[in-house]
Amino acid sequence: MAGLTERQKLVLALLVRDYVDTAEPISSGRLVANYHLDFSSATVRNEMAVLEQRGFLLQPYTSAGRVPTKEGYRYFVQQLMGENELPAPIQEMIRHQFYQARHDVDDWLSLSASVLAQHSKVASIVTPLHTEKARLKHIALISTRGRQVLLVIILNNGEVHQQTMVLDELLPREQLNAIAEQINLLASGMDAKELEGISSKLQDTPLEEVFAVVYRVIKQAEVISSGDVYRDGLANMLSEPEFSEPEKAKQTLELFEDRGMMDDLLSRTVFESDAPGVHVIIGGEDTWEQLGDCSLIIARYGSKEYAMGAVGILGPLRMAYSRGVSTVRFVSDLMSELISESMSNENLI
Amino acid sequence: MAGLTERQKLVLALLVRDYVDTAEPISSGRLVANYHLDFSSATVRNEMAVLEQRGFLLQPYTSAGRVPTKEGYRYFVQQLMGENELPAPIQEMIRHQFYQARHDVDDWLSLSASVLAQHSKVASIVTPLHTEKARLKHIALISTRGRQVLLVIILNNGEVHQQTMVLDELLPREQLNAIAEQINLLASGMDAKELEGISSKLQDTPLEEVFAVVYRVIKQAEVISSGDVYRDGLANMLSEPEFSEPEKAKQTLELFEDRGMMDDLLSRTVFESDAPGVHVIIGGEDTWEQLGDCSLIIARYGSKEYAMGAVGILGPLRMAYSRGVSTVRFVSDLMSELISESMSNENLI
DNA sequence: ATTAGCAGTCTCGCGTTGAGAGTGCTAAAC
DNA sequence: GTTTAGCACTCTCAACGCGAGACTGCTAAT
Repeated sequence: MAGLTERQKLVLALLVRDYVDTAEPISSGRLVANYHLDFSSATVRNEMAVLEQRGFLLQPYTSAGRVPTKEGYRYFVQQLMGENELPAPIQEMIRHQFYQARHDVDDWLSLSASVLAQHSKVASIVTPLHTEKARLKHIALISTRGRQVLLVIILNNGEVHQQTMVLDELLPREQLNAIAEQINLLASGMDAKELEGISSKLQDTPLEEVFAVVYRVIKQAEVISSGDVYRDGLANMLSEPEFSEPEKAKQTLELFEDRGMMDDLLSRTVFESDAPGVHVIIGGEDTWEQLGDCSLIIARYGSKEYAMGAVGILGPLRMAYSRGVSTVRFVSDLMSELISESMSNENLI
Repeated sequence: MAGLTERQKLVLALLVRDYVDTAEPISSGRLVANYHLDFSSATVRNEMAVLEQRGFLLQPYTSAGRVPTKEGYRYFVQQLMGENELPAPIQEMIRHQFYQARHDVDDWLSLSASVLAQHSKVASIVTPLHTEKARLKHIALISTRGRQVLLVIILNNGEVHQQTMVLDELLPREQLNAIAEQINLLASGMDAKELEGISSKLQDTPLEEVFAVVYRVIKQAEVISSGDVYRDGLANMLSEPEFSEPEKAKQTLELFEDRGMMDDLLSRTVFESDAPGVHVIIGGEDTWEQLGDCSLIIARYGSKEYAMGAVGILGPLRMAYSRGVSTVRFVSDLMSELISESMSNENLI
C-alpha cells in the first residue's frame, strides 16, 4: 500500500478534471492529446491499470475509457485538489449582493442558497441558525386579530423564533401581557430541560397553553428547524446527465425533499464534528448509505458561542469539487462575518 | 358547431378516464371491452373520428389509439366530469390532521401542501395569506442582540409580517420603543400609497431606517410574498411517465422553481377573477403559454374582507381532474373555515 | 344507423452487422 | 529497467431490416 507516484497522481488528477467536464469515460489517448503529456498513451495505460487495481478508477465495460470511483474522487479531493479561492471579481459581486440585503437577516439565507446554486451549478441547501443549548431570554405576545396571537421568543444568543398561534379562547390585550410577563419571570434563562421541569406546575393555569408552545419551540431550536431550510438550484442538478434516467432523478429528488434525512446529515456532519472547515462527503460512505451516488459539500457558519447553521451543496459524484469547496467556504465565511458583525456592539458595516 | 351527442360524450368521458389511468393511447376495442358498451367497436371508431375532427382527440400516429387533446380535457372538465366530494373518511382524516396543528397557523400552510400532494399524487403549491389593500395597524420593535432587531408589523386585517433587520447603529431599548411609538402615531391606518407620501418628511430622522423597511413590507404585502410559498410532492410528479424525458422534467421543475412565474399565475388567476370557486387551467391556454404541458388546479382561501391566499396542485395534462378538484376544493374550504374561525371572537373548536 | 370483415398502416422489439474506439499485451527501442 | 510502437481483441453503439401485433378506416351487408 505504498503511495502513488507523481505521475500516477498527475494521471488521476487530469482524468478527474476531464471527466468532470465531459461526463464521458476518459481514454489514455485523449489525456495525452489534451494535456500534451511528454509520455505516450501506452505509458498512461499502464498507470491507469495500476490506478484501477488500487480502486481509484474503473472501466464501465471492458476496453472503454476509465472513470473515477468514489475512492478516486476522495483521493483527488484530499490529496490532489488545490485550494484555490474564488476569483476576486466574483467575491466582490457576492459581497455586493449581500450588502444589498444587509437589513434583512432572513434574506441572507435565501441569498446564500441562490448564490451557491448559481456558482456551483448544482443544488444548494442552507439551514437557519440554531443553538445547541438554547436558553429563553424573553417572550412577547402580540395580539393580531381574534384569537390569533403572535408569540415572539428570543433566545439568549439573540436567535429569534416567531410563532403565530391560535388561543383556545379570546383574551384581552392586558391579559396577554400579563401572561407574557409571568412566563418571563418564571422561565427566563432556562433551557429546554429546566422548562420541562416546571411545566407540571403550570397545569390548568392560564399560562399552560402559551407555555407549551414556548417549550416546544425551545426544544426544536436544539435541532435544525427543517421547516425553514432554504433550497435552490434543483433544476440545475437535474440537467446533469447522471440524472437522465428518471429513477435516479426521482431518488435524488426524494433525498432532497426528505427533511428528516437532511437534518440528520447536516447536524451529524457539521455540528458533531469539531473540525470547523468545509466537509466533503462523497457518495454513501460508511454511515451515509442514503446519499447514494451524490456528493455533499458542506460547512457551518456562525460561531460556537452564539449559534450555528450550515450551508452546502448537493450534486452528483461527478462534480467540480474544487470550485464547490471554494464557493461553500467563501459563503460560509461571509455569513459568519456578517452575523458576528451584526451581533457585536460596534458600528461596522 | 352543434353539441356532442350523448354517446359521443360517453365515449370521450370513458376515454379520458381510461387514459388517465393507463397513460397509453386508448383503442376502440379496449373501450368496448372494459366498459361492456352495448354498441360495437366500429361504432366507437366512428364516434372517435367525429371527436377527432372536433379537436377533442388525436392519434399519436396513424392507426394508433386515441389520446385526449387539451380541448378534450377542457370539455371533460367543464361538461362531463361529475363533482364528487372527497370520501367522508378521508375528509375526517384531513380534519384531524389540521386539528393537531390548530395552535400553529404556519403549520396550516405546510400541512395543506402536504395533504394536497399526498391525495392528488402530484405537486402542490400553497401561498400565504396576503391582502390587496394592506393598511398598517401597529408595529413593534424588539431588540434581540447587538444591532439585530425584530420588526413586527401587524396589518389591519390581522396579517402579521416579521422581519429581522440589522440597524446601522446600536440603539438602546428605550430608543427603539420610542421609534416604534412615533411610527405608530404617524402612520397607523395608512396604506402603501399614503406611507410613500410621508416618507419624504422622515428623511434624515432616526425613523428613516425603520420606516423604509415598514414601507417595503407593506408594499410587498400587496403581492404574494413568494418567499414563503410552500411546495410539496415534487417527487410524485416526476414519477409520472410524461416526465421520463429529462428535458420535460427539467422544464417543469424550472416552472415550479420560478417564483415570479408562479406569483403571476396565482395572482392573476385567483385574485383578479371574481369567481371564488376552483379554477382549472389546462396546459398553456392563450395567456398561459408558460404552463406548457402542465395543468393547474387552484382555488383561493380566506375571505375578501381579511386576506386571501391560494392553494393548488400542478400536474401533467393527464391528471385525475375530478379527484384533484375535490381535493383542492376541500382543502381551500377547510382553510377558509379555520381562518375565519380563528379571526372571529367566538370560542369555537 | 349499425356492424362485421378486411386490407392497410404504423410502431415496437429483436437480432444482425459493421464501424469505431480503446484496451492489453508483446516485442522492440531507449 | 523503463518506455513505446504495433497489433489483435473486445465491447458499445447506431443503423438497418424484418416480422408480429395492434388499430384504424373503409366498404358492404344487415
